[in-house]
Amino acid sequence: MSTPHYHYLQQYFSDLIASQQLVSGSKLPSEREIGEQFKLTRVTIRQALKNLEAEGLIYRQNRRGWFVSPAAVIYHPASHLSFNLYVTEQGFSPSTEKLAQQVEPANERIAQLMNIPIGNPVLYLHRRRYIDQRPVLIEKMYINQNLLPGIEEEDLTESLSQILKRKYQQEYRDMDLSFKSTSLPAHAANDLGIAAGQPGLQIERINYTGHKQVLEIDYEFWRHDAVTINIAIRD
Amino acid sequence: MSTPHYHYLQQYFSDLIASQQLVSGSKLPSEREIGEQFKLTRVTIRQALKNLEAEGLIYRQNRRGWFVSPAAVIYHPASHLSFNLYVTEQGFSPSTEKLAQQVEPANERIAQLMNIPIGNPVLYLHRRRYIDQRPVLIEKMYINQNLLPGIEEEDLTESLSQILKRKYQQEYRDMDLSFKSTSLPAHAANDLGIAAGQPGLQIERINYTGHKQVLEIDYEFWRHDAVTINIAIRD
DNA sequence: TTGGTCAACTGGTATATACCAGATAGTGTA
DNA sequence: TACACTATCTGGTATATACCAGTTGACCAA
Repeated sequence: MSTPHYHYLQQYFSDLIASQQLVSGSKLPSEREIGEQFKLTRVTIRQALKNLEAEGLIYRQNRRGWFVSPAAVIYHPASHLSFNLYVTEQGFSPSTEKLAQQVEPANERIAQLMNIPIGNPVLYLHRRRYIDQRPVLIEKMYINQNLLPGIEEEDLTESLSQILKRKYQQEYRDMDLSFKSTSLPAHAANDLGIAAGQPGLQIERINYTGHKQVLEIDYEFWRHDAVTINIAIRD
Repeated sequence: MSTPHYHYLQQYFSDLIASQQLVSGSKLPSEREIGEQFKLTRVTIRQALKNLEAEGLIYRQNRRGWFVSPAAVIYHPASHLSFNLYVTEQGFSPSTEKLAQQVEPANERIAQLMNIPIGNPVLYLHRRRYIDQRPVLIEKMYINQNLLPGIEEEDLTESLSQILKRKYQQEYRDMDLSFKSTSLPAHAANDLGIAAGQPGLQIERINYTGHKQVLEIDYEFWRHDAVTINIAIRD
């Protein structure tokens, strides 16, 4: 058993995808069908499929099947472009769904960053964002209401950066970013409609105004295969 | 079967680690021992262990066992600190091993970036870097010899940024970074002594001189649990 | 003390099988 | 036509078992 069976399977599907015989979004045969074709058990087949998933080539929809992953979108945080804009520019179709919106008391971390007393109200916003109808990103953000009075009356499925510009004459300026490759926490996996424990990318972003005040704290949970991050550092 | 068995196991070990009853680096019981204790088969146990691995809490060494992951090091590319420096500052012990060093003809991409003819010599350097004796990072770099004559005679397990400063009075300045959460390619997994197909973080970095010339192109392959990336964007 | 052999232990790969639970599409009824 | 039901398909979870292939440590011989 010099090269394991699942390795052949991986190569097989990898080649099909590379040669465009299986294109983005198309469905793979069911695990049982593959098993019949290759005379392998589901355990072995799932090993191959999970590896391909880790590579980012395929993904699953719960009890619907395995599908070829679309190309990853390139996220360029330093450009200050909105999600809608950079997704559109790269030839995909973005959409946003608001899952929750409420005014909440600030916890310790939020309060400290925003330089407000613990328990003071902040606007919590919970959104799901799609690329070509595929949910790829869960966002949980805490917005500094003091700097943006009346923000809660806006349509918060819209791009925040556009609301900022239009209503408050503000723009994103400085930001602190933190990236971690890890599995998705249960709540995020659930919101994305995928099994918990699957690989993901977590981003924490702190947005500042031009006056070094914290405008917004953003926790993002991405499908790991949906995004590549590019950053240019210029001193 | 509202909550699956592997979920209990995950929680069990997750709690042990959180409460420091299992500390960084310590070995978990063998899969068969766990199976006896919890009356579960290895398939179920491995599902739990793989999920914990995806979370970054544990990792495996081929046929040696499962171990608790050390805390991730924080990599702050924009700070221009060397690997040795930031790892040391965070209380870990770094080391570097040179796996290969050779002069190679530039391929198309390298040549274009460095603005030299295709096939012109570049210095290829292949290193493995450790944190507390654990291999965490494979580096494959292409160095622009034209800008750094005699670089190949240096001790290339040393920090490159220090060599640059000492011998060439150069410093890292601008850089382009690209991050992708994906599984490790076979060559990198092999160099890290882990099974292929495990989750990882790939970084591509292009370093420029103060005069916008490409000094070095760097491909990094990290264990995904070994690193968190922080970046401050200041306009 | 050194070095080699080997048994025991570890995770890695694989078969065969079973049942659960969500998704889907077709059927039949009101 | 509208809708509820249902058979079937899908992946999700799990048991039991087997053998392979590095790792390790104990033991023995030089």
